[in-house]
Amino acid sequence: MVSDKVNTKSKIQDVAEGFIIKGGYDSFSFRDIAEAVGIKSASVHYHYPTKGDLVAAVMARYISHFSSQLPDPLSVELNPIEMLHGFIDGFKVKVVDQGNMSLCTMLTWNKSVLPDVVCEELASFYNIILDWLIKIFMRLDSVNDEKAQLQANQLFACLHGASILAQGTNNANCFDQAVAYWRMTYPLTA
Amino acid sequence: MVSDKVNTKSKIQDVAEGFIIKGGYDSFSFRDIAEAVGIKSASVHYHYPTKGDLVAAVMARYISHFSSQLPDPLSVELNPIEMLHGFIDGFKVKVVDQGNMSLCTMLTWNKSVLPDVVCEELASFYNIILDWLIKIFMRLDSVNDEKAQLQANQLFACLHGASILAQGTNNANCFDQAVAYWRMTYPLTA
DNA sequence: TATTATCTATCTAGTGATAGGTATTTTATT
DNA sequence: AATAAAATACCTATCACTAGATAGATAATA
Repeated sequence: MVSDKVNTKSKIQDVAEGFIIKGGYDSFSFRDIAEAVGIKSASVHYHYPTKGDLVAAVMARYISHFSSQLPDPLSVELNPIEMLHGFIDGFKVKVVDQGNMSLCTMLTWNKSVLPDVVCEELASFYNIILDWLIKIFMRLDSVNDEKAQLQANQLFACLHGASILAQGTNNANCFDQAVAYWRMTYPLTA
Repeated sequence: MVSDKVNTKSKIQDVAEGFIIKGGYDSFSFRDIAEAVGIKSASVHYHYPTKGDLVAAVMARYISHFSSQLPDPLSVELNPIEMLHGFIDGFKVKVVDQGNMSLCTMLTWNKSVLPDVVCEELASFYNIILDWLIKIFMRLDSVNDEKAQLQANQLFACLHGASILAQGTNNANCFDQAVAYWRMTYPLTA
């Protein structure tokens, strides 16, 4: 059945995404995935010939899902401050509450062994987020493009660094401290 | 000879450190190290029975070296602003100019497969740096301990995030942008 | 002689990947 | 509608290779 095929494919992607988030590209094998899905490793190869193909598919799905979930930064009905806080809080949920890293953050660490396609998708993902943040900051401060770009880079770097710090020190408190500047500079109840 | 032993041991550590910096814990094997050093893999096991032992040794050496290179943050002869810039610039040299990540940053990504000893050393490393930064910020702003801690977390997170951003986007400019706030807030020529 | 540092040779377990077979379901042809 | 052909999704079995690790021999040093 066609629907079975689709289910298996997405199951494989689900499982692979879980593995990548927890330990990166090298942390799982085709057999690990097969076992979790309930098929044999050869069947995983049937759907995704190489590991690179599999990771590329997972990446593409993740980016597309992530992008579609980002609210329109230019929508007049949406409050840019609330969107900013939503972005920060979303990051925190993943990193602190669920103890995971962003899929793309994890894969950035494995760039040297990833297929070129995946590396390009990685770069495009980062740029999607930066562009979104730039639009938010343009609305928040009504500043020029350059300063908004600066702020976007700073916030994004801060969030990633906060993740490492929280993981490295085993201290979730580090995350909030590292992010405090942005929460204070753009308070929710303005 | 004793000196031979020492040389081989430190050579092994040198090579291992290089591998970790470039690709993390999973990116190299005992055979890779043996080849680079010019011995056989069994001889690497002689010096460091397990991979965990080897990485623990590399970590310990790195932390000790890093700590001893940090200037005394409380020395009255040293300018805290210059020390801060030195810290930031040192980070940039590694990440942007040499294209590497900090050893500990890399290993944080492999925490799930690392021996507990290494994880503890990781946490201690982060705390050493945070403590150092806290002392610097205490001198810079003469503020209370809490605010200095906040700033230390923020700068440290910023630096790590800037590294990821620079690597992920293949755009070295991101690093400077992400770090710009700190360079402007504490300018060298005050 | 004992210790140190290295070697050769090998083990077990795991890796990504492929060949070839088998049902099952779709599609095309009669 | 019945049948042939083809595509789909899985399987078993296996390949070549690499991983970390160990046993036991050997040479050099103390």
